[in-house]
Amino acid sequence: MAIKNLQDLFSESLDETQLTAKQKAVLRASLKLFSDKGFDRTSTSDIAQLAGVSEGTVYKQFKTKDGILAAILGPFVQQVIPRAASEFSETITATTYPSFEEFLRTVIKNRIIFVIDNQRQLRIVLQEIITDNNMRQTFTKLIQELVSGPLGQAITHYQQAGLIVQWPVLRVFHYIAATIMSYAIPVALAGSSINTQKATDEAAEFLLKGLKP
Amino acid sequence: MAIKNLQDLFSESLDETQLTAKQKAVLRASLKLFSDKGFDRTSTSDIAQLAGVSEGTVYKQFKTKDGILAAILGPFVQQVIPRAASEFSETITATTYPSFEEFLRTVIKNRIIFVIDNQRQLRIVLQEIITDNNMRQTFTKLIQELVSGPLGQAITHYQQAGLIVQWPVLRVFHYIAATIMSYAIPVALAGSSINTQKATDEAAEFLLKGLKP
Amino acid sequence: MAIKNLQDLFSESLDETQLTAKQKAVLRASLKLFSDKGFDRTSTSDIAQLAGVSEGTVYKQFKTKDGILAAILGPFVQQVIPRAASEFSETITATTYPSFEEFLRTVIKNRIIFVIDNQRQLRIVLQEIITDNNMRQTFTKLIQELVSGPLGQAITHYQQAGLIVQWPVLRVFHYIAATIMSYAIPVALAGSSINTQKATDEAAEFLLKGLKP
Amino acid sequence: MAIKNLQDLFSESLDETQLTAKQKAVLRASLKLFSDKGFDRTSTSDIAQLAGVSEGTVYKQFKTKDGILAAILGPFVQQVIPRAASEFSETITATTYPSFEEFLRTVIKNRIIFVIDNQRQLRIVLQEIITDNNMRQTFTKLIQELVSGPLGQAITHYQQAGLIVQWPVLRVFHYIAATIMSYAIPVALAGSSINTQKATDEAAEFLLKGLKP
DNA sequence: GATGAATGAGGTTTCATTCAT
DNA sequence: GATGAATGAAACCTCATTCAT
Repeated sequence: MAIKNLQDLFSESLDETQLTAKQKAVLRASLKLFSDKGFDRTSTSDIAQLAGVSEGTVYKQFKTKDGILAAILGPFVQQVIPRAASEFSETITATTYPSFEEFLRTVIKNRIIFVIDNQRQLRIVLQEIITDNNMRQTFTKLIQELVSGPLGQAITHYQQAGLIVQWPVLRVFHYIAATIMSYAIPVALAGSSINTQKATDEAAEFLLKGLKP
Repeated sequence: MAIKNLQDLFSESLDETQLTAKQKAVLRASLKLFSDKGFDRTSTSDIAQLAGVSEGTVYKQFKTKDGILAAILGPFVQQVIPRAASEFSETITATTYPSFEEFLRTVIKNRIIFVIDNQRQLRIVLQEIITDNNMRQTFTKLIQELVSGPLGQAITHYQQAGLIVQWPVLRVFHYIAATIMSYAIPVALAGSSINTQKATDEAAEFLLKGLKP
Repeated sequence: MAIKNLQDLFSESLDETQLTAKQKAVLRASLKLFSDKGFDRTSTSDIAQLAGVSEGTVYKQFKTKDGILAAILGPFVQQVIPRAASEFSETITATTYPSFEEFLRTVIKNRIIFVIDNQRQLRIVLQEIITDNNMRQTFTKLIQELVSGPLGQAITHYQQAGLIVQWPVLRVFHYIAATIMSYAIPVALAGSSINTQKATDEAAEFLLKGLKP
Repeated sequence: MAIKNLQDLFSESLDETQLTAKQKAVLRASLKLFSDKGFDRTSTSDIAQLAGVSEGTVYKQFKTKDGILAAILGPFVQQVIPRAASEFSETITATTYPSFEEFLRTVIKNRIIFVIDNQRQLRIVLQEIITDNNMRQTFTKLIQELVSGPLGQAITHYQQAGLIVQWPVLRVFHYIAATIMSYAIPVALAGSSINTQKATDEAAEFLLKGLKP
């Protein structure tokens, strides 16, 4: 049945430093298998085998198979999504980036690096979003918060400064997200490598033109 | 294990008109369940129950659970993907669309309508692309053919006419695809409704600006 | 569960001349499949397919799968086993064969020809004897009757005439049967061909020596 | 589908001492059921019930139903058939048995004892030989090797010593085998008891006469 | 008489989970 | 903490049999 909602994930909050070597091996094996074959097509015995531990050990720390998923996705959404929010918050409150281009480049680059660093987690999240209603709702809400929160404020800021076109914030956000995804998806799905700087330059160039007032 | 490759799907080629009412019900139920809960989380007894038939009936026509998936996805890739190709071919060979804008609008509109009409199939295909290596490879190849074929020629055509910027064809394609997807994905995933005309206008407006020479 | 006992077979007593062409095809297909793959590994749909009829037709004449087995084995035991008995009866009552050698040659030849003509049926019977308790008992009884009946009388006759050794009738019977089987089994199991006359000569030569007084 | 060939059996080579009590119970129950009702008429739930374990346990050690068959027949062919070969080898190379009668008695006795000890396994093998093509071929080859190998040499030896008749080796072998089987088959099929010494005496007496030069 | 779609009981197999050692 | 044998529910699938056409 997989995860109920992201709130549950937060509550797990397992301290990775408390895990034994074997338990970490279980997490590592699960990450690989879940992202390669999918959560449902991975058996706990697959995990035990790849991790080089007994089946019992798999269940020692993580009470259920869902628990493993939570332990993998927990840190991911817990540490990374908030980081995105605060990152945007800073950009606007501190007005660190006076020009829209600089802001755009930072956002694009960060997101591309993030995707590269979290390919496997992303693939697992993607699976769950498609198959799990709760997961879908949670992520929808998360994006809404992002748009109505820090990122939305940033966009509004640049619009008021006359630096970008006066379309609804959500529309602008969609285009930025889609353009980044056009670079990120091949990486996430096929695991192909990418030149981060070149990708950033290209995406920024296109978006600057497309969003010019 | 799910589908091996799209070639297999073609060979299935089951004539839907030959199916009995109950077998069609099986297909309908499977489409709903696979797209809602995912292939792996749907049991054949779920399907039988929703279709109002016995489990035996599920297996009478579609020898395996994978066979049902093939029967659903077969017509989808068989009839629709080629249609997309021929659609682009015609646009360019007949130079039916003298202006890039008109071309763009047609492409965008067609794709959005396609997504709306095939939400469930798309979600299933998406699942498989994420979890199934063969499916992933097949689709990668398919896109390559599209870009190096009719659609690529169309883009080149407009570039030579000086109507769009001189970026590599693949890059231009990515932006068009990504922009369309920014409208299509919410529909496909959340099943939200959409104003096709408005979406087409907006996407065309953004792309025209972004791809201006 | 297969056949209950041979008495049931007799009661079937279906007149082969009453069968339609399709029903005969069912019997022919069943004979081949049962003897090749075994009764349990043959499905009624296998039979229908090989016979070129619908599954319904298979059940029109033969109410159950066991019914088909009965229809195949019925004539076999019904017509052939009794024939064996009467054959022996005649040999002794009519004293058609004054010499033991002539008697032996006739018996051996007849049995070998019988095996060649009924390879498939024999294989099916053999299967059932091994797996079915009732079948086993029935055949044990049948042999006992044969030995205590006509064949036993024949052996006794030749013993009293001083033509063969004075061992118990059952023991003599066993050796004769075993020697014949040493030629019959390869034929029945592997379907290998055989020179009937040569086999008869050899078997008779060995048995005459072995059973000499 | 049952076993592919005897080579596969050898490779199984599961160390019976490594099996847990429950797994041995599974093997014991399977041996009884397969030999009583036949492989195909025995369900894995039958086995679990008789063994007093869960169905899952049946599959823990023996991955498939065929795997159980292999685990039963493996040791049988692995340990016993070679023993037969070496037994004959010794008789001739060491010329332990100067008289043909002594040789014959040893062979007969050993085979009868073997049959008594392995009734159930033999019945299972018999089933497979009748229904499974590969099993049939494997056993045919095995017998050919026996005849062209140690046993054939022994027979030739006694022929050259003028102790038995000058018939082809295969023919002599057939008569010996058939005579032994005339005692073994009732035991194997009906499970009837037998006086080994008496049977040996009788069989030897008959064969000595029948094979006298 | 013939068809073949439909049934459902039951077979084989998988797998998340538990627990004694 | 770690093991792996054991469990049993539930998954996928087969097949003898029925019945409306």
